Order: sequence, then structure tokens, then C-alpha cells
Amino acid sequence: MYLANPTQQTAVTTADKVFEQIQHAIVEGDIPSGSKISEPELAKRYQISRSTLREALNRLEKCHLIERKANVGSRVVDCTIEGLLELYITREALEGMACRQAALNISDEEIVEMQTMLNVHSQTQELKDGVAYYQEEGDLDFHYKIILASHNKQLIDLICGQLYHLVRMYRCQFGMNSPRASRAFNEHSTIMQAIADRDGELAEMLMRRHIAASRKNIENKIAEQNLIDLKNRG
Amino acid sequence: MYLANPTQQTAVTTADKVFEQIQHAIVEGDIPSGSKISEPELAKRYQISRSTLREALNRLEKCHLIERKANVGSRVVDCTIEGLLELYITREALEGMACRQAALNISDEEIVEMQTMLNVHSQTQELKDGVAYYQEEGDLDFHYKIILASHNKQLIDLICGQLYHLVRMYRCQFGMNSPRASRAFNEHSTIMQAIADRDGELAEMLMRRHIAASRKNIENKIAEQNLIDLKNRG
DNA sequence: TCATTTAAGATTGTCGACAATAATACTTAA
DNA sequence: TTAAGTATTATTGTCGACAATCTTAAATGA
Repeated sequence: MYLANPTQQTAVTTADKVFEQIQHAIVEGDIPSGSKISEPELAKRYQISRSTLREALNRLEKCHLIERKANVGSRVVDCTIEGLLELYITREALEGMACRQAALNISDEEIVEMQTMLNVHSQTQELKDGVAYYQEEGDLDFHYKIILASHNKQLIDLICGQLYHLVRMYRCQFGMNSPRASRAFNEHSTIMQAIADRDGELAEMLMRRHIAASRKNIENKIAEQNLIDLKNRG
Repeated sequence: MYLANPTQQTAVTTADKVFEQIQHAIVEGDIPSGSKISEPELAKRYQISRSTLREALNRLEKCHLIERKANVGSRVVDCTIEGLLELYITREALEGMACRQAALNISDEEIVEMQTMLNVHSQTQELKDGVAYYQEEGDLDFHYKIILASHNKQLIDLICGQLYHLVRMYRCQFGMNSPRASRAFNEHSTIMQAIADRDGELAEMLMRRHIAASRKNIENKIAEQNLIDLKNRG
């Protein structure tokens, strides 16, 4: 059920395939965050020429997983707290709007589909006391579906095509399986209800609160950690 | 004063320069919207190899000015009404949030800078009875400055680095120098006031209304036009 | 010893050619 | 005459090599 590539464009060219491989390696941390990328080395590792590797690098840059400087080279983006918080801010804006648009544009079939998905999640959650599965995959699935339901190409491309690879990277690298699982599920249900009611204003508001809550949860953890550090030092 | 490239990354490599040239050509409509791009032809026209042209094409794709399909080729995006409205929706979300963040993060120097800029615009507007100049350049300058003042790299890159080339393209191709000039100026002043007051919530709300008003203005024109078409036909 | 300059090495940017795929034109059969 | 299949052509994807740039190390001078 879990969608790593929600827009479903199958990789046909070898540059595409290598792109997906490197993308996976970066997201999972196999290629460490912040490390420099050596074109000759990577080309050799994946058994391709530098030209097609550079093609793959361009796609990685497109989804903000690497950064390039002219005549210097590429680096994997480094995962910082500031970067994570900025990402949440951006998500709050974009997904909030996507949620509003979904309430306006979603089809009846999509509504049914999403509700059954939520039911499956709910049962899986009860069975497993839902920490890992739900938070990891179910959460992303839900958010993906809403974005797609907005029927807004611009939003879909920006969020699914670009931002969400970064989101997955941060989740992996920071090991974020927060204890918000059950609360998040309830929030999802409420959001779905607003969409089904075609209440765009409410849907946006709830989605923004949902994402903002995650951000504040992290900010609190940071502040807590800083306090501990301060105590240990002083 | 007008900033076509607000993030100020000077083009050093030839691929960069050609990218800027083609970008300009697409935005201005010299390369028509929706047309297919022939790599051999363009490479010859700009006196470069296909490899560096493809590098330039990758950047154009990054800012949504062209679309590529594997083994088929690239096309300039075509400017449709739906695309324009979707762009406005996306801007409303992103710039609204940027405005909120600007209210939180803007420096005192930036506030002064922006206020003087608005003063200049106001005088220029009074002198010229401000239709063309203000709407074309001043409006973009103002929006750029706010986005930069958000101090959020993610938002800055998404809006300035990607969306705004499309915005400029639509403005050129649809010849949008709407009669909202003077009203828009007043809205800008109100937004600036909210930012100076560090009222993020109000700033976001005003910016969203500001952009939504432009969108509705267009929607009304479309509806009007449809009515005329209907009458002429019937 | 340290700073500046110079030279070597390595990396990125660019080029032209070949291979693989898609689009077109032609041929053949019903 | 039309439809399907085939051959041709053109376009895109991939490759290896060369040129331009940056980085690092050595060398020279103060």
C-alpha cells in the first residue's frame, strides 16, 4: 500500500533507474547527509558513464536531495534542525492548501477509497498497538492521497515530486517514529470528515494544525534536549 | 530596481548563460508556449553542443518552463487558464506563509528598505498615473522582497527559484496589466504595515486576500468573456 | 616558521560520435 | 482504397575524451 513514488511515473531510461537507486541510498542514509559526491566514483559504482550520472544528479537536485555549485561539485544536503523546521513550515502552507482544494475537487470515488484506507489503518493500528507501521507508511499514504485529491498539478508536483523525498529523508535520518501515532490517526479522521463534508476552510485549518502540531512536538523536544545539555554542562 | 533573478546567483558556466537566454525567450514568448523543442536545432542556434544544451534544458525543467518525456523530447509548457488559476492557488499558499514568516523574521534594516521602496513606488505611481510600471516591475519587486524577508530557504527557493518564472511567463503571454494597480498598491501598504507590526497572522491573511483578489479578478474576466462568446454564438 | 606563489593533481564542464528508441514514409495485402 | 506491417529517417539517450576550473601540495622568499 505504501507509495514511495505517488505520481507513478515508471523509470524507463537508465538515468531514471540510477536516479531512483541513489535517491533511495540518500534517503536511507547509505550515502551520508552532507557528504560530497564524487562523479567519477559514483559513475564507476553504478557502472554508467559520467553523462548519465549527471543526468541522474540533475533529478536529485530537482527534489532538493543534493546541492550543486558550478565548477565545485555536488553535496548531499545536510539534515539540520533549521532545515527540518523550514520544511514543516512549507508543508503547512502547501498541504493546508492542498487539503482545501481536495475538499473542493475530490471525487466521490476518491472519498470512498480514502475512507476504506483509514479503516484499514485503524484496524492495523489496533492490532499492532500501532506505533511503527502507522506512523511510517500509513501517515505518508494518507497525506499523499489528499494531495492527489486536490487535482492541482502545481501542488501535486511541488509536494509529491519534490518535498516529500526530503520529508522521507528527515524521517529516516532523525529516526522519527514519534509517540503521536494515535493522536495523529484521530486528526486524520477529522480531516477526512471535513473533506467529505466539502468544507474547504475547515479542512485547511485542520491540516495546518495537524502539521503544526508535529512541528511543535519537535520544537519541544529540541528545547528539552537543550535544557538537559545545559544542565550537564553547568 | 527590477529583479528578474532575486536570488542573485550569477551565471558562470555556459550552460547557465544559455539557460538564461532560453528562459528569457520562453517567458517573452519568442519560443512559443506549447511548442516542441528540437535539441539539435537549439544547440545549433546557440552555438553549443547538445550536452550543454541538455544541461540548460534540465534547469528549464526545474522551474517548470518545459516538460520532458523520456525518448520523446521536451515541450514548452502551454499557458492555459487552468494552469494560471492553479498557479494562483499555489502562490496564495506559499506567499501567504512567506508573508507570515517575514513578519516573524524580517530585520529592522529590511523593514526600512521595503518602506522606502514602497515610497518610491507611490511617487512613481502618482507621476505616471501608475499603470504599466507599477504593475509590471514594482509588484514583483515587492513580492520578491517579502519572500526573501521570510528568511526561509525552502520557501525562497520554491517561490523565487521556481514559481516566479512561470508567473512572469503568464504575465507576458496573457498581457496582464490589470486595472488593479492602485488598489494593489494600497494592499501592499497594508501588508507592509502588518509585517512592521510583527503581526504574522494578519500579514498572512492580507497577502492571501491580495493574491486571491487577483485570481478572482481573472476568473471574473473569464466568465465575462464566456458570456460574450455565448451571446455571439447564439 | 609562516605566508605567498607556483606547480601538480584531480574534478567538473564541454564536446562530438555512437546506440537505442520513436516518428514517418513506404510497401504490401485484403 | 484502406489497413497493417515494414523500412527508413530523425530524435533522444549514452558513451568516452578533451578542455577549463578548482583543490592540494610543494617550493620559494621573507
